[in-house]
Amino acid sequence: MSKKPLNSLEDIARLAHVSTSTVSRALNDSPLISQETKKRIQAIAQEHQFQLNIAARNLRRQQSQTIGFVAPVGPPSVFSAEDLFGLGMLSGIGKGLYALGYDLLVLYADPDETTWAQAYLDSGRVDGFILLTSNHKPAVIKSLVEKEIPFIGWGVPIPGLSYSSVTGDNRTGGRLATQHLIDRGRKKIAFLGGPEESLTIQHRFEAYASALQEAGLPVDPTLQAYTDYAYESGVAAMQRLLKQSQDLEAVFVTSDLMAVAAINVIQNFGKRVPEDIAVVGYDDLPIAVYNNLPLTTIRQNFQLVGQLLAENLILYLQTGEVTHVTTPVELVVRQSA
Amino acid sequence: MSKKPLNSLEDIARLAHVSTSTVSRALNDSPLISQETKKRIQAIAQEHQFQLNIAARNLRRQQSQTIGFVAPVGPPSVFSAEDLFGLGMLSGIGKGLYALGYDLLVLYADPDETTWAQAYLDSGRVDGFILLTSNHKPAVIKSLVEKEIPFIGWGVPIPGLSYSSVTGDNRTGGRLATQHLIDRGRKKIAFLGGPEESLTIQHRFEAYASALQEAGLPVDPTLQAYTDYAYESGVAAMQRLLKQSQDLEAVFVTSDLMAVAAINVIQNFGKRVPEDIAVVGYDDLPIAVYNNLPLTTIRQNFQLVGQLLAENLILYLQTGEVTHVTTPVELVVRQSA
DNA sequence: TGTTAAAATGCAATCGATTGCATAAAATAA
DNA sequence: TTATTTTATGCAATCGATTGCATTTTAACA
Repeated sequence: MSKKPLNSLEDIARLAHVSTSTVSRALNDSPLISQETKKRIQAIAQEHQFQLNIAARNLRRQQSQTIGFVAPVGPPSVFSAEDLFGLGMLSGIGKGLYALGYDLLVLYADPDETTWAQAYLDSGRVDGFILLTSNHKPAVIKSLVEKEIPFIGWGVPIPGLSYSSVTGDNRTGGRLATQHLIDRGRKKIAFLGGPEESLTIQHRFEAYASALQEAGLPVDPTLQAYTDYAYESGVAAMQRLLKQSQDLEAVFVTSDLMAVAAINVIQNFGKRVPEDIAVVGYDDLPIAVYNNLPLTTIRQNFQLVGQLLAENLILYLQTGEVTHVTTPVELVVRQSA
Repeated sequence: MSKKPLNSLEDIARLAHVSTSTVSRALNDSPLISQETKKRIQAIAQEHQFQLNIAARNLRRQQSQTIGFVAPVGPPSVFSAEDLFGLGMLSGIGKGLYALGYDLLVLYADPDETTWAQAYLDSGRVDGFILLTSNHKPAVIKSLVEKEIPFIGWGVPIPGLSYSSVTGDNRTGGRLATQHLIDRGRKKIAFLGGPEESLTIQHRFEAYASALQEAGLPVDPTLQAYTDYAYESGVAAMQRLLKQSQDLEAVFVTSDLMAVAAINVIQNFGKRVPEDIAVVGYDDLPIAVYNNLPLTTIRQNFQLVGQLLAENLILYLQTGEVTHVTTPVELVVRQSA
């Protein structure tokens, strides 16, 4: 049987015949009061399903216990790769924050601006931010660091800037993908990447290149293509690759979305996947699984990524410690390679 | 040149040589002060990029200007159809709330519980909730209504319960899909639906059935199958349909995910899509577009849905008015039908 | 010009939790 | 038993914005 809810410390104080100070200390597990009263008060609060007024606490403590997840505003109904993995990550973030007593606010901001950050901070709505590095230009990230905005980023940290980050193990991912294709006996293996200036893509490429070299295979520049993350660009890039080398045997594509595009191009070209040309993707998005031709791809654990983003941001907020965490990836073999 | 930020109404008051009351009124556009001082104070605030302390406002006003989006906790890395359309909707919600001066909090809760609602409300973290009706059992929704939790739901409203809702136009969707197949000359058209008890699915089915009847075609029970939303269930259901009637000419599938599953089954069965069997999906998720065989499907405008959810929830909070909004759908013809 | 109504502004209490400091109670030492 | 620590608890100020009520200023009226 639970009593009707109270609405302030004072109510509990009255019931327990103590002051609000004592109630506050009991609920915050302060060592300043006796174990006995602490237990007693906690029991009363529990019984009445007492919920502390967060606004009052935040006002007094001068912090919000809330983290802002920065989502880019943009043309509506554009589904990028980030959109697709965003929800898994968001759920990891949400759970990670919850475990640490923080709330998750989602804010939509112009990715090329930085004013939103100071505004959210000054208004006391959030204590820090989680953002996807690739959504912002390096100059924007730099500006955030210079303004001492507390945040953590998903993606390879920009050299020379001091901020916490969580990054997928791109080198292992690149190696795993390439090695798998080599193991399947492919020799002419192309690299179809996202933006060439992206450090993430560079790491994957380096791993691709060194895996080839270790296998005694040449790293052929005509087998390399870079694009943005859009599906259409992936189509164009794959067409270029096919034209440049007719005897292509495999492609390592750095995103699942572009991998699907690549497969379509290859099939329209009259070749079979994986028999003629094997394709490995990256991320293991739902689109990889529920495809007419399920994708062999590099899986990222976005749930874990989200959790680590949450934990390391809080760590930074509480201690000022800047961390750089790398999350594991694994090869998932399906039908495309 | 912008000045360094101030941190309280008092700072602005000092600069403007007025009281904090006047500053507060100026920033809240109150009619109690002169236009002149109002403009002057707003200009000063603007110039100094003043940000009101939200916790203080919330404490005093006894509300949070924040809405909670309820995401279900569940086994990690399960991608349901909701997961896929969730982000588009979330972005619509975010923008809609922002325009109305509200923030968006994402909370992860057990979909079979209701205690989270009262807790979030009592703590003053949110003023109301947005949830996806299909994530919860009807009894849970009923319980929320009885506890007078302020919320709005996406999905056909449960009869007999008074709460605001936004719903896709399932009848038009079902008619559009079926009519399209009829127009393509198909006569044996199957219905592959989600859960039979879902009102959403029932509406789509009714529209399917009446479209057939209007065209003088029989509504054949052996051409109907129901499943949950999982991909694997879609596979099984489609196999059943194929076995039951060899001369099937088309299928209306009530989700894109299952439509993709259906296509795979049909192709493995040695038939061609759409030549032998045409397939129409529902939702127009990214998976529909970026597929080896781009899906003909019923598009839902999730961005708009999100915006309407936001607007109508706020309307309810401010006026107590319960609304039921239906959002438009449209047929998108691609290659599967 | 004096009076009254209207408009503009300020005062001070309030929202509810936290916390430094003071005091009271209990425990220990003398 | 009294003085001194140690441990518990309470008092009251504080965080910053809002708002009912009081007061001042300005405008309108007689």
